[in-house]
Amino acid sequence: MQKSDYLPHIAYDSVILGFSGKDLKILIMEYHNTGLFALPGGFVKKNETLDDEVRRGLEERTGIKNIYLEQFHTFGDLARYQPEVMEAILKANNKDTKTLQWLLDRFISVAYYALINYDDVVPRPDALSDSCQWYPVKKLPKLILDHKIIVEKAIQTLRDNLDRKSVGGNLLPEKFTMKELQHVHEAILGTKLRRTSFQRKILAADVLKRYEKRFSGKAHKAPYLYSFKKS
Amino acid sequence: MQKSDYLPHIAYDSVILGFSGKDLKILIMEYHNTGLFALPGGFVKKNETLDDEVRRGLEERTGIKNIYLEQFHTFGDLARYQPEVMEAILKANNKDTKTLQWLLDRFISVAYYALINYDDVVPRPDALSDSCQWYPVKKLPKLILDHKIIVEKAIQTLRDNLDRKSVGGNLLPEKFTMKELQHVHEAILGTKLRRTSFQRKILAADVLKRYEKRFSGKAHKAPYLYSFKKS
DNA sequence: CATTATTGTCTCATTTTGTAACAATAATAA
DNA sequence: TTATTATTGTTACAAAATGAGACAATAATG
Repeated sequence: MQKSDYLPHIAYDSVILGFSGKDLKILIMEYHNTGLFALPGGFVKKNETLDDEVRRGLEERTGIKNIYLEQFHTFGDLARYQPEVMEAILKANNKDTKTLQWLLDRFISVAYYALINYDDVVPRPDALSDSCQWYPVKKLPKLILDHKIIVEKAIQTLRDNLDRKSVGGNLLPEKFTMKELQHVHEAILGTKLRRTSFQRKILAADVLKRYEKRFSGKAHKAPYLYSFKKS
Repeated sequence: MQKSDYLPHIAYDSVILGFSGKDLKILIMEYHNTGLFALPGGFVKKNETLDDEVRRGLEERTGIKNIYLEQFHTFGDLARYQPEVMEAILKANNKDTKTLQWLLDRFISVAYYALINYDDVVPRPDALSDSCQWYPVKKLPKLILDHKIIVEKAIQTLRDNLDRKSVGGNLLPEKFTMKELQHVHEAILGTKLRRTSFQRKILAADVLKRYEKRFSGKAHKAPYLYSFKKS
């Protein structure tokens, strides 16, 4: 964490989204001995492309390669400059606030959202954090700085992109049922969808490949499995 | 242009869009004695919110207050780091490359697009530039660094936002005809639209207020004037 | 073999959109 | 004054997309 290795004043934050049960969930970090919760983030190396840096940080934290990643906004308000927050975190970790003084400066943060298959992830806390854990979008703990606003903007952007990009495929396992895909859409939109209309629309879009059925052991007709066609 | 006043490594670029005739146009700067063309941009003061800084820079350059402004992407590739370009600009202007050394560093640029009424603008070159002039989107000169990519992404974003945000109102005078609004949409989408469908859709959206007719002096029925309702 | 829950598909009504037709009208020319 | 011309606002009808429900198929259970 040498100051000289990184671009000063520039950070990134990532809203890592997963889907489990019927809920959208986000990976949130908790810093050692502080009770402070935050989005996973990092800094940009002087000789590294921004997108690559974010992707690398994400792979380290989730253990997943080839993550679906999308930049959605850059946050640069003065109001997000609260050095006392970072100072509290460094102190609680017995870090030398002299050599890490640069972390107390004002930062402009480029925010990304990532879509991953919940079951693939083994969240790994970093040196400063106790835990890196899934929280349902609707039951987030209080977050530091403007991280709540960042989460809200991420979800709004995801909603706007839902019909244009194959969002569902990245939040589910390789093969999934139509109902599972519908639940993903419902979680993102925050509304119920009509089963038959949804099915017709998705099939008409011609983006799915159909496989064998999946037998759940329940007393009813078994649904087909689908995957997204490789584009 | 004191180094100490600005955040290092952070810049902004603005794609300033206007509409004239039947074309989308963009304000492009030309640097003194270099033949180099670029998007208008600037740097972020240490104690200024990013959005405010961009807005201020834009108002200075166009003479317009309350500009419609939207951030759309942040560009952070290593490939955009070409110190020789900025060095050429500084030398051609007889600037001291010692005290302005920081301008030769790598910059991450936050890009915005602005929509303005073409007729309201009196473009003003800044200290480093010969001219600040309108160019049709389809006939841009060769631009420095990744500025061409920035322009393309701006237009793509504008296209995606066309139905959600009242784009047309910001590119036209206060009052305009239905045909003028249609031309704006066509220029942004790059396609022809059907007159009656367009009119029906816009009117159904219930965002326009209708005024008196405008008599052009031509031998045919005069169109109504409209403005966007204040929301 | 009847029952149950869920699925895939079909049907029909409703809404939206594509396309063309038509009447209204502002200037010009006869 | 009256036809002519170009363009506009609106209506009409066909085609496509969507909403809402019906229905048969089917995987397990009792």
